[in-house]
Amino acid sequence: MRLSRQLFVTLREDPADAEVRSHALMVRAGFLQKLAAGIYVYAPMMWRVLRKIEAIVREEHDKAGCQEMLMPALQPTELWRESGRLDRYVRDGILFHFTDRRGAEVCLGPTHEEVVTNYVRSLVQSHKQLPVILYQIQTKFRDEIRPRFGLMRGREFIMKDAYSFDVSAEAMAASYARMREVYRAIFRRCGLRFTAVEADSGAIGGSGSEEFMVDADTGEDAIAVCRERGYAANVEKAVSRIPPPPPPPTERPMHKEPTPDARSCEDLRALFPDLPLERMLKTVIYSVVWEDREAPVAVMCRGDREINEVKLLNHLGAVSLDLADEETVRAVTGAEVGFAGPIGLREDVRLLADRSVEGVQGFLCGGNETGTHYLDVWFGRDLEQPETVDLGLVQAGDRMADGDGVLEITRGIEVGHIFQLGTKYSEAMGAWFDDEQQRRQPIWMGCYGIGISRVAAAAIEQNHDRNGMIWPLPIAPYSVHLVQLKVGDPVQDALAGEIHDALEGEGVDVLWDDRAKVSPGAKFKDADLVGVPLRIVVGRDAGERRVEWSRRGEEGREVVAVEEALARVRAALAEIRS
RNA sequence: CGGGGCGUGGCUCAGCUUGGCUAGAGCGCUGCGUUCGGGACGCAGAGGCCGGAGGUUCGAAUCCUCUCGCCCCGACCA
Repeated sequence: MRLSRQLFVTLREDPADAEVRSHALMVRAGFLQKLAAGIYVYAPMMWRVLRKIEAIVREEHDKAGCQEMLMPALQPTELWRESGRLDRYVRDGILFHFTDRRGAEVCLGPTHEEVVTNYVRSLVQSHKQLPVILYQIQTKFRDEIRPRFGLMRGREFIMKDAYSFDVSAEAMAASYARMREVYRAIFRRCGLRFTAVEADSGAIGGSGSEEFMVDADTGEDAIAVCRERGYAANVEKAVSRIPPPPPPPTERPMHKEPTPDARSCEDLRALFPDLPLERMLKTVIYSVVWEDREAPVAVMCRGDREINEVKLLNHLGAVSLDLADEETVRAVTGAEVGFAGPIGLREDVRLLADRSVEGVQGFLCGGNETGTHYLDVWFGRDLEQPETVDLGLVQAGDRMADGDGVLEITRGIEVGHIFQLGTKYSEAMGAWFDDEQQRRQPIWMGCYGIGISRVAAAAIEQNHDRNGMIWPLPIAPYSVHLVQLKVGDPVQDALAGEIHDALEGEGVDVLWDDRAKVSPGAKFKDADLVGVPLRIVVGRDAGERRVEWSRRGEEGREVVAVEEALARVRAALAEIRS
């Protein structure tokens, strides 16, 4: 492909609205153009990347026996009512939905459990038809509360979604295990460094769930990992053994302490320099919403720990929760924010505690009175220890829950998520089959997503430098960047043309910078920005049939014979064909 | 949705506080010439209803009101 025939425009400066490197670089290189918040034009270069990712995704799914199909993006809202998800999606504002000319409600699919379940339920009658795994690659629509980071969180994005249908929990687990391997193969082939982590299943529902995280410091998700023991979990889900509390002090009677303006553990440390954080227990008031009611809930945890709101939400079986506003806090505690405690809370408020409070004695806690805390409080003596559950956020340095490994916290970009859905959708929507004994059973489902466009963004988030993007060879827009420095020079014209034709003849995708009247410096800068991994420069040594060989992102350039350069291209490509 | 900020040639920004004469700069773009291995140089050019509507004023990019769009911090997720 001749660059001179493309609409190739690069920007020297970062666009003002790009916050992350992948976004800024893609826009500068002309891969992306924003049409509206979270909505992008995928330019020709970008589309080549996306198609390469898709090709890998297709190959691995097909190899595992999955079948590709395509479902409508436009869906009757009624299906969402049937599965029971409509309320939540509308309340969260995620669903693009509207009324068509006949007054029927329709929506743009943010995901396809409903449509696929509807499709399958009308076809499957017998256990003999299962298992089946269907998938599609399609544009999804989510009216994100806050689109951001370019392709990382768009309102319209390309996703591969797959759905498995099985006769039993065990069979579902087997499909899930198969898909996990498919996912590992896909991300490995894309040339990405990634970590598979245990995850919370969130709005989709179901039991087991894992996320595939591209390792990147700029990732939105925090993950707890223990490399030596092979444990990895999203911090939302991660469990750990926390350092034990200090031994109890000598017993003294509980008493009030004046603590004016001390609203946080930090403030209290200043007032009680000898009291370790581990002997302060904080009490946080949440406003919790269930399907049928709302109520405040008080949650205690140790001063050096934090509450994991996802665990809390799941434990309460609630649909949402938030830190209570000042008014609620006053109503519940009788005090300003910052002085909540377990003693003297309003009667009807449920009190529970994170496991971190276990064994803590002689502690400090809020007095439910502005400017007052209780000190030397003992469970069993001054109050009953509330119900304790694991509601804590893991921290770096914690031990694994069932081992000695030490956890560290790293960051990642979620590019894939797989779920064991169980029978949630099949029961809600009536997707049944008859088993061998002719008993009617719900189909056991799994669902498996990959954010195709997000994979591209994550690849750059993980692989770039000051000068531009560095595409992993398997998903690069082109494999080879052929930079001809002096266009119009007969020797260079002939040699570059020969290399270009030779590579294309072998099926190698090559981008030939044949722009006339563009200085060498500009061509190098553009090549760095675009980030094609293999580079061949036709320049001053063209007369001797020698070219410069280099790899984007690696130090060192080498002047080699044309045949050697071509051999290196073949070798590099052979290496990734696995 | 709550809080903060921004809309001025294709891009990045200045000008706005303290209204005033032809609205600026750098990059990019067009033509000619010179250059040609890390974003070259000279000369000559093109390109802007200052996001939109209304208002104040002799006069509005600048002040006021409304509106639309965009970005950042929180809840959501591939």
